[in-house]
Parts: sequence; C-alpha cells; structure tokens
Amino acid sequence: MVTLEDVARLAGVSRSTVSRVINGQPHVRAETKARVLAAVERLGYRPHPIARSLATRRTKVVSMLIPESLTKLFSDQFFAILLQGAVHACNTRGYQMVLALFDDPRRQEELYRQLLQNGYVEGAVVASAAPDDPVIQALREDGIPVVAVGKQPGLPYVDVNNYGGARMATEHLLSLGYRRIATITGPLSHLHVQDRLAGYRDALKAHGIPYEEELVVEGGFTEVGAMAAVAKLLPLRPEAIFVQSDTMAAGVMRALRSHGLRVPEDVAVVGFDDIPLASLLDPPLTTVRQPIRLLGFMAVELLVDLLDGHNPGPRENTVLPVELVVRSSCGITRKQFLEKRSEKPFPVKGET
Amino acid sequence: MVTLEDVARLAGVSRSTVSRVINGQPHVRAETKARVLAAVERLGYRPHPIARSLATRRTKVVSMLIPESLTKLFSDQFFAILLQGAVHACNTRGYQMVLALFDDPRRQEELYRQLLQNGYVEGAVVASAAPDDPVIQALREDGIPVVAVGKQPGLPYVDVNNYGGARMATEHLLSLGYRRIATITGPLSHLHVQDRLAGYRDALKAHGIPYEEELVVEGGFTEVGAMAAVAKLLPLRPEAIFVQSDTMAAGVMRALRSHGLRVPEDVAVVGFDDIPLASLLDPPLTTVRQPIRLLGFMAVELLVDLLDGHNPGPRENTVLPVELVVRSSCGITRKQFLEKRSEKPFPVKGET
DNA sequence: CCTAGTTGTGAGAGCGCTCCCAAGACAGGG
DNA sequence: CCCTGTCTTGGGAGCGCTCTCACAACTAGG
Repeated sequence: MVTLEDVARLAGVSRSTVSRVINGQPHVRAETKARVLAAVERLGYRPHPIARSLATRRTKVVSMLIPESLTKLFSDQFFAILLQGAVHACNTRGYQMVLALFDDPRRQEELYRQLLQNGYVEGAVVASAAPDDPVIQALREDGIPVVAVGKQPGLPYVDVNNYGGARMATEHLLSLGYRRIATITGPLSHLHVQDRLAGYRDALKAHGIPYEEELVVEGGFTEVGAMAAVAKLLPLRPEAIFVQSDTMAAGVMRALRSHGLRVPEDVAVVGFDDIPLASLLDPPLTTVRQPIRLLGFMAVELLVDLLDGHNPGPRENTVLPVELVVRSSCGITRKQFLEKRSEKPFPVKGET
Repeated sequence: MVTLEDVARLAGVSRSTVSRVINGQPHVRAETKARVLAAVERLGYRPHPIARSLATRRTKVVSMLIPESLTKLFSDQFFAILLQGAVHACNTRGYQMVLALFDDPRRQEELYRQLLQNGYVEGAVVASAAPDDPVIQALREDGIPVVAVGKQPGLPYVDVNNYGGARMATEHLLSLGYRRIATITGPLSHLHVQDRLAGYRDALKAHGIPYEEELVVEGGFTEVGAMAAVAKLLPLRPEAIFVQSDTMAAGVMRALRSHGLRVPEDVAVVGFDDIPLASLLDPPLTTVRQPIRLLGFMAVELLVDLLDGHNPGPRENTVLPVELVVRSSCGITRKQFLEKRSEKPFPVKGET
C-alpha cells in the first residue's frame, strides 16, 4: 500500500503538504502542488478511507433502513425503485449506501446497535414505517441524522401527496358514475395510509355520498391480504374499489377473477404507486403514479445535505406531487379520459 | 465517546488487557476479566469499528454489485429477493452490505475504484453478468475477493441448474403434446442464458424435433423486449413459448392478449424464476422455480468464508436445484400434472 | 526600515484500536 | 535452590490520515 508518507518522500515535501494538495486546501504554491500531483500519479496513490475516517470522524456511508414490519413487502417493486433512486443520489454525492433489512424481529435491537451506534453509518434513510415502529422510536431518541420516506412526526421527511392522490383516484371513479366505492387500505398505523383514506373519504363527502365503514377493509399491503379483503367486500356489492397499492390491486384483480367477476365490467379497480407491474396486469391498471425514484433520491439528498452541513436551519419537509394514470381497469380508456378531462380539468390539491 | 482507555482506567488495568477481554482472547485471569466487563457495562463502552478497522485492516463490509447492464432490470423482483437473501446472510455473519448500482455507464470506472480499491469494502458479490462485462473483467484482474451469482469462468460462483430447468420446462411442454415450441431468451452474452437455451435445445432433440433458429428470439430480460419478440414469433405460429424469465413471460402474455390470442388455449407459456409476479398473472404462470433467496444467501456465505479464511483451498462451485411449478399458463392444471407425473416421474438432471 | 499581516511549509500530536514484546509471578523438574 | 516454562499483564509502536500550531519567507503600509 502506498501512503501519504511515500508520496511526500518522492515529492520532497512533508506529509502535511501532500494532505493539503489531496484535499484541495489553499496555501500551497502552484509549483509544489504540481510536484505532489506528479508523485501521486506516479505512485498511483489513493487515500485510505478508513484512516481518513478515523481522523475526520466522517465515513461517507449512509444506510437505507427497512423496518421489520416492511421486510416481507420488500419484493414489492416499490422498494427496488426507491432503492435505485437512493443509490443514484449516493453515487452523485460520493456516498456509499448500506442496505439494512431488519429481517429478524428478535435481533432487531442488536442489528440496530451494530449499525447505527458507533458504526460506519453516519445517517440513515428509513423507509415508510409506522410512527410507533421500534426503529423509528430509537432513531428519534438517539438523534442520529435521519430522513424518513413518508410523513413522520419528529423527523425530517420526504413524502408524496397521498391525500391528493387518493382523492383524485376516488373522484375519478365518481366522475365515471360509480357510487358504491370501496377501498382497501394498508395498515392504518402508517400515516400515509391514513392520508390516503382521508382523501378517499373527502372525495365521497364532496359528492354527497355517505362514508360506510364496511366498505373500508385493511389489506396489509400484500397481495394475499388484498384477496382476503375482496372476499369480505364482495357481499357488499361494490361497484368500484380504490386500492392503496398496485400490488394489492393485483391481488384484488386475481380475487375478482376467481369469483367470476370481470374488471372493469363488473367491478372497477384503481391502484396506487404505478409500479411497472401496473401496466402488466390484465386489464392494465389505472393508478396513482408517485415519483418513487425521486422519493429515494431526494431522501438521500436531504440526508447528505444534513451531514455535510449545507442548508442548515429548520428545513421544510418535502411533499412531491402525484398523478393519475388512466388505463383500463376503471372502465374508461386513456383517450376517453383525456377528452373528458379537457372539458373539466381536475385540480390537484396539496395538503400539509 | 467512551474509549478503551476509559474502560482501562476504571477497571484499573491496561488498554491491552481490556482489548483482550473485548476480543475474547485467552490469558486473562477470570477475576480481571470480570472487573473489565463491569467497567464496560458501567460506561456503556462499544468498540469503535473504524479504529478497529484501521488496526486490523478488516471492515466486515461487503458489497452487492449490480453491473450497469443489469441496472435497468433492477426492479425485477428477482433482485429484491436476491438482495434479501444476501442481506440476511450478512446479518447472521455480522457483516454490512453496501449496495452498488452502476447506474451511469460513464462513471462506471470511477465508481468501481471508489468502491473497491482502497474502500471500505472487503469483497463483493456480483450479480449475474456477462463474462465480458467491464466490472467482471476488473474484478478478475484486481483479484479482489468476489463471488458471482451465476456461472462465471475464473471466479467462484453460485448458480442454479439452468440447463436442467430449461430442459424440464421444455419437456413439460412436449409431454403435453406441443411440438412447435418457441423460446424467448435473455442476452446471449450471459452464460446462464446459454445454459437455458441448451436445455431447451436438448429437450427438443431428445424428442426428435428439429431445432429451428427462427423460433429463438432474444428478449433482453425485459417486458418490452419480450413483447417485441412475440411480434417476431407470431407469424411462425408457435404453439407454445418457453420464456427465460417471468418478467418477460408477463410481457409475452400481454402481447399475446393484444394480438387477440388466449393463453393457454392459443399459445401455451412457461416462464423461469417463479417470482411472486408469476402467480399473479392471468392465467397464473407455469414456471421454473429457482431458489433466489438462497442464491443470495449462499453467495454471501461463500464470500464471507473466503474473507474469514474458513474453508480454504479450492472450493467447489455450487449449483442449486430448480423445480417446475405447474400452474395454468401451459394448459394443464397442477392437479392433472401431478397425476400425470405419478405415472411417469420426470428425472431432474443436473449439470456441471 | 520596522512592523504587521499574509502565504507556504513542516513538525507532531492525535483519532481508537491491535498486537508484538518484555517482564513479573508462579509452578514444577532436576 | 536454580532453571525453564507458562500464565498474566503492561508498554508502546504502529495503522494512515488530518489539523493545529509554529515558524520562515515574503509583502506592504507607515
């Protein structure tokens, strides 16, 4: 291994001077700098990050935390895309991303300590978890630099307009003439689930349709959970279902099919997320598109800004816009939809 | 921050002794050990990994490398599940996993150096790449400890029985009476793609069916690529298609549908992978199940064994078995299949 | 021409840990 | 009783880097 010392010797200067050159600090004569750079080049010197970290107490390593409650959802394309965005941000900022899955509930505490207390990891992005998730609690208490994906009280976060998206989806169904609209939600402990539910409810209210509790069923964000939810819902004869994730929507469509019902002829379906799966379903799924990759990207950007000491002071939490993508699972073609919309544009309303 | 020094002072011993206790080394009197442990407990001491790394030249950090050519496939559930297995292995072995996506072809070299040369990363798992991928080349040259997922000449690897799986899938279609069987492959530069193609070809040969090159089309492992492949294939009137990945199979089914063809009545389809998506398709996809999670797990296990110096000597490359999962996209129910199989069991043949 | 300020460079003390080596204490064999 | 060996402990030199401080050299103002 070639060290600073070696470079210094070859260039005929001190270690300090080489260090200054490497780190782009001022107060080095141009000629000296050139000599050092030549030596660096010649020896193929690369700074040793560990040694540097020990001295500076910085590692340039952040982590993406997937709480235990989400770990079984990890094969949802949502996470892959989120991760892609997050890693991309790391790449552009010169950081490394360690992926932490709390896969074993019993070792949760241990893994947490190992990772975050005294670890390589300087800060973390935590994927949308319930506010009472043990990991969230620990993060809040420890005061470790962290950015949450999805609204999280007491933590800086990046979120999408869940309320607006859900409202848009529901309004769309309403505008198509559906009245008896059910919804399948994620776990209600998650704030974004509540926001989406509120959007659904307010859309109904705005159209003078009473909110019926039996039409709201929890699907746990899984395909299987959604199928069970459909079974509960079917006796109530819903005309349409707003489903809080595309993965669940896939389950819904499968369940409807197995009950001999057609989509959208018998029941219309709208999802949320717009993961690649959505357009692969039969029929292609109408859904609320959220900018998942951007979500991951911005979360890391925010975190890195925090760590690098840029943009100090109280920062605004970011809420990204969503967009309704009309396909055919709701009984209307995209073309028809666009024509209709040009008549009466739907305003995207923000929240928070 | 509480250091070894602090603990030593409180326990009334030297730094060395505390270090011995912490690392479970012998030659410490039981009574001394107890005193040290008490001090550790009292102060809440946790060793500083960076400092330790600097001294030992070990970091306990490995990386999962996704070559640039695969990065657009990253939202394929395959990778999420692979990653899950890999991280799980890291968790059990006390390692951290950094996720490296080479998302920018121009910065590939730079990211590689940053990560692997002089980085925190001790070794890497590289996801199934073509042998001539620049990352694979660099890895081979640098002699960095690495385990490949998928056969990789010159590198230790973990693979599945691609040949056997493809052969099984094709034989299954043959046994159902299909004669004109097309196949949609991944990029032929990948060895596992070639293995699967060989399995397909040999199955045909074993049944005395001539191999027709026009029936083999490359689909690039993407949904869109597969749809294009179907368009090419359709004029040739295939009765069945063996598709080299489930994601592509989803594209195939979508394309067939848009051409007004039914699955399996008009064209039978068999996939490969058995990702969760497979059972969500309509009709549910018959496919070759590979133990994806185990693949990721074993790759990390192997790598960590290498790093920790266990099991030295020339180690065998691992080839995991696959299994045919019969659903309904091939025109036969699982029940029918099982009945049929009990008459004439199909032998799973391995390779390599 | 003296002083104050600025620029350029080197010395050296860490950062927190490991690990080699020396040395003291004690045991057992001759 | 001495010598060799084993167990137990402490001292201290690193690991490769950063960063403060001191100091020399040079500039410019009065």
